Amino acid sequence: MEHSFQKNILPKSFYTQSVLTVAENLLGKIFVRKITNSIISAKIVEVEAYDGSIDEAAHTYRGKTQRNKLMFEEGGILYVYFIYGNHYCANVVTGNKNEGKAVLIRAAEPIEGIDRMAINRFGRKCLNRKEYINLTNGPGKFCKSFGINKSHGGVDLLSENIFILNNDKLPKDKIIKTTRIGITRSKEFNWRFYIKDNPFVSKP
DNA sequence: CCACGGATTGGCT
DNA sequence: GCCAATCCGTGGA
Repeated sequence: MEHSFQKNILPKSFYTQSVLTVAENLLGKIFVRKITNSIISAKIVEVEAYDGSIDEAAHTYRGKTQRNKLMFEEGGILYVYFIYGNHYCANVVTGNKNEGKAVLIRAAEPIEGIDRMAINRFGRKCLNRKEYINLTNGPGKFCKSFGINKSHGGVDLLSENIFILNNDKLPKDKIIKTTRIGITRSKEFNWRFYIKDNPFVSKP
């Protein structure tokens, strides 16, 4: 089974595509984190693209800084940032080195390790469906359930313990493309993608 | 050096 | 629906 995993891990060439292509194609893929003796995995159901070359909402819009430098690396690693004094958000870096483009993982549907996610998020197992939905229906919540923090910035997505598995391509009519959430600038870009009718999407 | 605001969340009206 | 919490990075009021 170690082997079937290996075959399905998204290759470097997936991540070096354009940020919008990666964003749309990440929908339905399986984000996996292996922790000692356990696996946490979830299907990606909502993402947003950020492109520092034309996008004022991107952290990379004003050039390279200490904080955003990982987002300027070649595609295929994580860029994790801390926001509002409380939350981490995980991004998949895309494209070539020095482009400053990434895809924010906004929501996912738990598959494996649900009790472990609940411990990470609430300190105990889920008590009801509301809590189950609340595990991963937002970018900060996803990171909390997966135990992702600043220390995971720069992690290679082709590594042993964190990677994304391929999955069947979603039919076009299941993909909704709309404006991004929570930003004040460059609001007009339709760079948010989510899976239609999926209960884990953060907002309709 | 320091003031300001943020790719969010959760609790309260 | 509205708003406070909370703190770090950024840029210059």
